[in-house]
Amino acid sequence: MNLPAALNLVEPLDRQTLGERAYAQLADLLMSGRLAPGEKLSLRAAADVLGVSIMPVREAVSRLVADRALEVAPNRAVRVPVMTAAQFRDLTKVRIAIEGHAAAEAALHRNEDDLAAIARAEAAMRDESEKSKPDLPRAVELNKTFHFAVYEASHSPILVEIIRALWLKAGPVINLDLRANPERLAKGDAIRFHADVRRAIAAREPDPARRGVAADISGAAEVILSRGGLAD
Amino acid sequence: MNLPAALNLVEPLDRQTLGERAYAQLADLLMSGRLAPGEKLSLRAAADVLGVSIMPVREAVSRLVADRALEVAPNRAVRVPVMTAAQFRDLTKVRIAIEGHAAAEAALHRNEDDLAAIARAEAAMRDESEKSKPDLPRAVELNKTFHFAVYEASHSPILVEIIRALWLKAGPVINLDLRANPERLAKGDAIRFHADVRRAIAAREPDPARRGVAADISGAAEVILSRGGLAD
DNA sequence: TGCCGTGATCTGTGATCACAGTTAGAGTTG
DNA sequence: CAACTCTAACTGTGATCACAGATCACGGCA
Repeated sequence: MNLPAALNLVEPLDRQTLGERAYAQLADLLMSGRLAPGEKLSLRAAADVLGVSIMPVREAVSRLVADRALEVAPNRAVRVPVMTAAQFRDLTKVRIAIEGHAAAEAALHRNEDDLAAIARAEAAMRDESEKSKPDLPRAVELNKTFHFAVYEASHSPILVEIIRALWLKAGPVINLDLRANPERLAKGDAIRFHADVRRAIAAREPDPARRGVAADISGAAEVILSRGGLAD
Repeated sequence: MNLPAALNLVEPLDRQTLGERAYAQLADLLMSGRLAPGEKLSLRAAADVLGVSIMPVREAVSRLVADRALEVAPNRAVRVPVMTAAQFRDLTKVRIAIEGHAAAEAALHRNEDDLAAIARAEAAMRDESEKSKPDLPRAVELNKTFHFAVYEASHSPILVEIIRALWLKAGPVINLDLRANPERLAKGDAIRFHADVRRAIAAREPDPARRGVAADISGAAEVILSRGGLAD
């Protein structure tokens, strides 16, 4: 081991296997809502698009199936699960409990770097949504960045991982709806809640942080539920 | 479809694919602590034991890797992750928060059937652990049964699923330790906490239920941490 | 005797083939 | 013109083969 030690630091910790990359791509598709609930996904077609054989896609899909982000129907058809209103309510309740808890933990354990990252993410999203013609996909991405900046500040990798899995499930429903009805973005609810959350975390106040995140989540959920586009 | 309709009800909802069965077997091995942290797992060897080709094992393993219940080292070796003390503390904190929350929800939403299942599970574990020579693997299984009877009473499938994933991570550490040092079982801490939890849920008192589960989890965790067998 | 190079044998990853089951569409029949 | 049937083209699942990289033990050199 007489190599320049600096190289060891640059070395990426995650193995760049094809299956990993396929997983990342599919997960991003789900989180950003570019895959609609009920949409079918062919392994071979996906493999064609990604330019690999079906093997890496199979691995990625089986991971997503394990997380219930995809499901394979008894007819052997892989698709994005269609969520009933009851399931969506359950998911929302769990998200409020867990993401709210993460925000509270963030308020307790955040350091200055976390705070800077959260402020940066909040500013970026505010700027984008105050534009006269906001870039919707970008806004979705910035929203994700803000939320996870908060959750990362809890310094609990396990919590962050759980929330990631929740977003995988919620993404198709929420962001698909947002794409269809972008007016909520202009209403500025999210922007206000984000500011509340940032302030609470800066002030080390766990309960207001929890409430801010809860309001953000339930606000978006209520819009979707009131639209009545969900099954059952 | 002129078959006896009753058969459709018996039909298991989960497709009985070989990969599914391999996953179930490996998951059970992990939860019950029969796979120790750091232990390596060869795909081909496992496939041999299960009597199938490596394909179903690959699917099962990639699911477990997605849940962080297994990890593939940069050397391409699949093994049970070795947990540092810090990681175990994080896991314990998250478990207390989430499983405590589930118990509180159970107190609010349980029905009589849930209550009966919880009481049955509690009695079974109490009987087993009060024996002069308790069957350890059976006690581990009964402990799991009791906890999940509680969590199921929350009537939140998503919450239960998350907790399952947490147990997959905690199983190797906790149950391996229990196998090595069974005296804690005789001490009866768990038995007492279980009774507290059952009573609280029966009385529809969320906070005592949460505290009971939290005490159970942190009690077991402290024993393990004080033993000092964890890395770092 | 101690150390280093080297090859056989493992590892997981990826591709390809085989198969049973489903689906959809074309062709035919009523 | 509508409905039914049958076939052809899909679907995921499983097995097998090929490959690059890591590990480890054996043998040769210092």
